[in-house]
Amino acid sequence: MTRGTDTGNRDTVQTTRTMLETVEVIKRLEGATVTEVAAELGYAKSTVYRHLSTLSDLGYVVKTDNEYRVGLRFLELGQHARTRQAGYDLTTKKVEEIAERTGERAQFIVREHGDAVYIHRAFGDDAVRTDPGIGSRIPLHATAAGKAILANLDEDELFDVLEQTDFEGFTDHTITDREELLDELAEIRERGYSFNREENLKGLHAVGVPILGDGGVVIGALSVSGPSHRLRGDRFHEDLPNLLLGTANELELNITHT
Amino acid sequence: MTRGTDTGNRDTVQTTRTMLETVEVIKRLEGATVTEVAAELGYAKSTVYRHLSTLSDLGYVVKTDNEYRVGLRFLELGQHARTRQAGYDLTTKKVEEIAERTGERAQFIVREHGDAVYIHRAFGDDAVRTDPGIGSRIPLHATAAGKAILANLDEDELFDVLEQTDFEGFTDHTITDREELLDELAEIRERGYSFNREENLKGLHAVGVPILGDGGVVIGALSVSGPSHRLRGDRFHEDLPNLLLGTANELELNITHT
DNA sequence: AATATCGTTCGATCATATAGAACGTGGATG
DNA sequence: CATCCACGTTCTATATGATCGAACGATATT
Repeated sequence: MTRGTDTGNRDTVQTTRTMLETVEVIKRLEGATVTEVAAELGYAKSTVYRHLSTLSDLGYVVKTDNEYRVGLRFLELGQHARTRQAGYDLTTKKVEEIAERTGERAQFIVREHGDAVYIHRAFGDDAVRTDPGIGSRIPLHATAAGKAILANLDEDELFDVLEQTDFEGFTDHTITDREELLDELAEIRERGYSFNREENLKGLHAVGVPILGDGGVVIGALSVSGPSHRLRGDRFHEDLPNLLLGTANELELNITHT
Repeated sequence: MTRGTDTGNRDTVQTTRTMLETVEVIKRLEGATVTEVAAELGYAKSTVYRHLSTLSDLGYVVKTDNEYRVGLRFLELGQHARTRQAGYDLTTKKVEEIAERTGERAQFIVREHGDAVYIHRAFGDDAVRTDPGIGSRIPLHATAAGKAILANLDEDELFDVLEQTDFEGFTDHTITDREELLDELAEIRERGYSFNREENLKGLHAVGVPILGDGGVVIGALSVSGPSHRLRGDRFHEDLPNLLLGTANELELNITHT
């Protein structure tokens, strides 16, 4: 996972930073009291209190007894951001379709600020039901969908993104070298789809295809993932790629024609 | 729709208020530039610029060219708030089931700060597909689900909520009188389910049931809605209520036993 | 080429976010 | 039942930093 600008407190509104830190803490702790947040962040109790009161007043945080929790007003903003992604409506159905046809897990993912973000997800009958949901951020360089997106960025953008990438290693198979990644991205661009062979999670394979909009701009990517013992051989290397490519094609026709 | 504290700038972090105003503006305008936001809010350009830069730095806002948009990091917070609602998983399936069985639109709604908020929604084959999505806020006093929730609050909480309610009238049928509402809530409590007869939208009917958790605390409400010409007679007054009551019962058994 | 328009940077000011102490309250402990 | 924490909340002084307006630079427009 990467961050916007790690050290960057150049010229920014400090209070906003503090406020969002506060929200992130009550998210991480799944609800917290004033003192807990103050301890976690090293701020004075009164400061945290004022922040949480304000957020509660504005409806962005919910207070029950003395515990504060992330409020649903963030969902309003989040859904707004989600639904305004290109191809949002069309991809919903396609993801469900792929999940049903394959029995595995399918997802639609877009890029934002160096990360890949889940927009849709569906489970087939055999799908592994664990793990991250809508809105979660996963690394671009260690996922099938992520690599499919990277492979279709123009050079400038790609280099910008790679600049921010820390090439964190998740398993022995994660690509942790910039050059190696560039080589694989070239392959993917040519081939039209990408693989993830236990690069993010031990035992998990995936296939990904990019979804391109007008002018070949990459909108996001579709992927199917499942246990490595089921995703192998022809199914992994041919059937699933073909299914995804077909779906991507249908989608692209519909998206550009609206 | 109601607000936390309309005039309230008592003792709150002003900057947070400004920051959230900024985000709400770029949401409402579906993306906006620095000058547009500054004009909309009456702040100096430089101020808005600093705010948007900060938010962009932190990944909460996305900048393309000179336009800022609400970022997907809000979705991360929003989904967190959404999924941690009691019975989140269970209600997903039930809502889909109801939509399929009735052919209409079904939803699961919870209360937060004087408003009802959509948590799940599903469309049956005949469903009216217009209107608000997940995360949207609707009035408690003018919807079936909202009234089902109100009817099951304890007095203190109910009065707190009614305090904030402005009894906005949406159609000729909206209940705009506090006493009238209290009477109807008493009926609903006794009967176990609620109706919405074009109280929120002309031509739209709905039936709602509360979902109660441990100790009879109301968690949220399920409702089915559709055009008034289809939701009438026995179907409206008996079949749908029975279906909903049955589902609510199942849910309540599963929620309390975990 | 000239001009307007916008994003961005800069500097001074004044508002206000912050910390810390003080107050009030509920729950635990003896 | 009395005492004592521990916590949320209010208050106040101070210094930080958010704000504005002006100036700069880039870009598009005519």
